[in-house]
Amino acid sequence: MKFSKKSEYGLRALLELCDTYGGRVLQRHEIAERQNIPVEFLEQILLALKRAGLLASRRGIRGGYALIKSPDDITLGQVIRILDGPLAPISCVSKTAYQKCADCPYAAKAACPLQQAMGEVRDAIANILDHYTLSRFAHTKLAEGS
Amino acid sequence: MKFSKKSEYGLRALLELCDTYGGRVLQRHEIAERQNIPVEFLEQILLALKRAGLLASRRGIRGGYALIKSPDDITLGQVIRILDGPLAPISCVSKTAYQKCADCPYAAKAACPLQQAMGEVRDAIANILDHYTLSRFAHTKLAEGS
DNA sequence: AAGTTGTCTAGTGAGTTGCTCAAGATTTGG
DNA sequence: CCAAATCTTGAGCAACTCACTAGACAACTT
Repeated sequence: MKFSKKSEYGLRALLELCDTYGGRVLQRHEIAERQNIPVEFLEQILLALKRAGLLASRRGIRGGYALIKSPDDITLGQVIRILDGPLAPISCVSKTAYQKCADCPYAAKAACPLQQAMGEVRDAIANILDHYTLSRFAHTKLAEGS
Repeated sequence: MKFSKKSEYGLRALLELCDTYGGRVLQRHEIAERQNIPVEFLEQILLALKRAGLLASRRGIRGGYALIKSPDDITLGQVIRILDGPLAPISCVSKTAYQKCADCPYAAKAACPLQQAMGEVRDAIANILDHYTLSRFAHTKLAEGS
């Protein structure tokens, strides 16, 4: 019941990118250094976020990555679903990736007692993560003041 | 972000054991057959639940497993923590198994922006799962009526 | 004593996680 | 146009976890 490093790194990388939103681009190694993330692994994450439409990138000597959606419009839930898959704790209650459980004897009768509880869990998680936007963290800079 | 089969099987096995609570013992193969669980795998689960104090067992020809705590006193959260470990989505917000994240640059300043959101998620999950008791499912029998 | 059950430890194959490497494509500076 | 810097793509890999299996052993009943 844990989120992967991928999600964690992805979120931390996005926090960096929020800081320069509307301004300059950030290169992989800048993000990697500031956030202590292995650079090649980070790259895969950035690419996934790019394919999902959150980031744009430019190659070449003054290349790098930049947010193309406003931090107001990006939620933790979105990011985690991109990098980690669906939020539901068991797939028979997933809204984005429903699958009926193969071996559950209750499944056939559609009266699985666990389903209700798990559904509540799913909704609770989604409710929190889909309402936290990245902009909500934007004021929490890493190296400010001193 | 999923629960394991272990938890799922464990919960389903406990539902069976609830039905005979106070009455006879159930043997591994009975539970396994009714719930479609590989019997040797189920055994490990039952043993873990026994070590955690939820079950008693007797060997020999009329042996088997039985609940020793009331279904009222067993919550989904307890069971899942026994079989799957802590509920927290990242370990720096776990109440039962806290560990500060090794590589997070915010960790040192104790001002990780994600921590609050993840803490809320943890609390939401725990709140639901720690309030669902097994007795709440007891009336949902598998093979009743017809 | 024999047979039936639970107990324990170890192992295993498949898949995932977290990460690395190398060969390309694209952009910019000179 | 060349070369350096950057992103892009895909493959590969060690370690781990998950779901499950196997087998020796201990204890209980008859």
